[in-house]
Amino acid sequence: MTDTSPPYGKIRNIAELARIAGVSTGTVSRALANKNLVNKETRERIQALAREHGFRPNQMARRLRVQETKVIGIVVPLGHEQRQHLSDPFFMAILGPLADALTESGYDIMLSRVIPDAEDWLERIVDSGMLDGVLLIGQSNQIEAIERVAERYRPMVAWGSHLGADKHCTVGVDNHAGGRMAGELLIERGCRTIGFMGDIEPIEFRERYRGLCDACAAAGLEKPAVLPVHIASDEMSDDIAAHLTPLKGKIDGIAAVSDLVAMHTVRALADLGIAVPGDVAVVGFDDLPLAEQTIPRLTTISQHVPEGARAMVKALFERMNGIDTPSVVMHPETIRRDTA
Amino acid sequence: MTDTSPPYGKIRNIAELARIAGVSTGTVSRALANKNLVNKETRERIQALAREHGFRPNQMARRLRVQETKVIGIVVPLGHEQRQHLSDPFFMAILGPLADALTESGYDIMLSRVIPDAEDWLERIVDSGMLDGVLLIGQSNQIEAIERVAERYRPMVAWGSHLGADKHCTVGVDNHAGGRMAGELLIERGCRTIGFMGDIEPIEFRERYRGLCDACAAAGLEKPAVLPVHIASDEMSDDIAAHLTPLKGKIDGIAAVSDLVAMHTVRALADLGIAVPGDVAVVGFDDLPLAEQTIPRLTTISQHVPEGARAMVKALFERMNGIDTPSVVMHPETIRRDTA
DNA sequence: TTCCTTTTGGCAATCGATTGTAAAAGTGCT
DNA sequence: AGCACTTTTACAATCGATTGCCAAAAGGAA
Repeated sequence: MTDTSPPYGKIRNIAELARIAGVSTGTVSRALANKNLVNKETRERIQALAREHGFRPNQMARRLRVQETKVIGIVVPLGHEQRQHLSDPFFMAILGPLADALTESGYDIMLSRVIPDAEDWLERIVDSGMLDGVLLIGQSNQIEAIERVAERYRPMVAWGSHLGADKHCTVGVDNHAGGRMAGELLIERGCRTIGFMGDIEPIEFRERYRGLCDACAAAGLEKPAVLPVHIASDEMSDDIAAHLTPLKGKIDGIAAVSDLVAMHTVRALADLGIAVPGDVAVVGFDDLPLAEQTIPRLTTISQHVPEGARAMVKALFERMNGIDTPSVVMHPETIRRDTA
Repeated sequence: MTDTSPPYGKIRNIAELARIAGVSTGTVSRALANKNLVNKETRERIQALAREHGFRPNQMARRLRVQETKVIGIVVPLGHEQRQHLSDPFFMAILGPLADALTESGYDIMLSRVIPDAEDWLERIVDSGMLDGVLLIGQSNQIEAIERVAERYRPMVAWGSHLGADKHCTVGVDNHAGGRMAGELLIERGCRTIGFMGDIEPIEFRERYRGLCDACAAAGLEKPAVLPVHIASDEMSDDIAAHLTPLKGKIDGIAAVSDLVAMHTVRALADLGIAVPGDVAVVGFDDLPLAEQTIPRLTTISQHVPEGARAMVKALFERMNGIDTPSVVMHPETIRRDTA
């Protein structure tokens, strides 16, 4: 006579558990879900049995059936600068609060870093059937793809600029205003010849530059020079040093495209023996945690990243409930510290 | 007469596509998977049809069927210090390379930050049926749970110390050697009274402290004082300042438990008007990207995080193929920069 | 006892793809 | 035309759980 009962810890599915419990799979399912359609005694007996055998229902099957995954995708599209990766400080700064907010609401996170080579990269993500919603960190140069998908896929929110005709929901800071504020701060500090340190290809960055230009124009100053730098941090240092050397004595204020660039700029200036903010004032952008930790502390324009993250999650949840939340634009804030 | 053919973009599953293509679902499945069991012409016709309608097979269903998810879980157990969260710089530093390595191999990443309240938190993760493998970032105080699961679940690799009798596979740096190297560096720099800034509750940290003690003993110095600090960054600053103020002039070297702590320490010393490394030398631990980016640049003991990440992924893949890779312990390296 | 209401639990369809098996269609050869 | 053999496609089971519907059992009232 063979013993057909599976040994402990070998229960593979609800049907086997049902068999050793002497009930049907339906009953087991309901019992494990703690539904009171099944008798309290039976329910507890089944639960005890499951615990004893270390049985846990297969989530893949459950999710296929209920058509709900409890997973949110966080995707980082890397269009214009492929070498940038997940260790980018801005991304790090926003991921923390996002993860906290999502985890607290019982959602898991699926992380993707996508190089948009295939035309349909975003479709592939949203139509995979794996996600209840999608958060995009940055729009890169993929506005078109995002708009196309947003037309029919509602639970998606992107971090970045709100660009007038958007079909898609964005959460982001008013980059133009931020750029202007950076300019106004430098001007208030007495700067007369201002440079913009950073790339202006990405749209957010260009906005910041435009704001800076407006501030300068309003004060009757010349249009600031653009000093482009690479995003990868090893090249960045060299780029910045290369820009700064010939400019020594000819410039007295720098608005940086990000805190990271500002930091490298401050160091490069120090290496050249230029006093900050005495000879040259520097203002960053982002207000990442590290802006407070450098010596000197970085003066910067805050994007209020943690609030932004919370706003993204809030908007996403509303959209998942069928409410078409509008985009939100956050107001930047000038944070005065030691470099301007 | 009603037109039952679905409008463009409304194809929900393989069956509908099969219907409009006039073939069976099996054929469609094989056609989309580009198997040559189906005629090249039919195959291309079906693929074109799918593209036209923007149809993409449901991944949940596929994964349920093939019993392979192409998803790796990256989980951060937060046992001893619950307030620490995903924005922890060490975690972020390792996440980047991990994500790169996994993405390149066609795996998606599921991110979980777990507070191990329930006894079976890890079982719940590995038995969910959602993951092909698991990477643990840190062991926290959960060695017991990890060992228990490792006994029967092979595709799992943890970052952290290898502790002799482990059932589970770890990848991590030799913390004792690292601590010793930090001590030797400070001693070489002429320090005579050394403090250890940081908590020694987590086992990795305690090892670093022991290594430091050994170095001091070997040089005939007194046992370094432990100056515990909280991990949450707002409290950390206050803790450090509180330790440092009464120690002014009584200490000439500090080994910090991590780069983050070292950074705050340097900052606090600057606020107290103490010169680094002139009056007090500081050495960090980790060699995160930020160690290079702070001003001044941090002297530190490198854990070689990117290499570690690659080693974890390599070990995981081998274990997923049934090979029981042993743990790997990496060798730390002294990185001399500006603070010691 | 009979009829009616309420619990309890089983049956079977369903979610959407994959794949082994077998049948149908096609090709070549005599 | 007939037969052997290969290519192409259909059929149906399967992955593992959920849930609407219905029937059996139990309890209550007259």
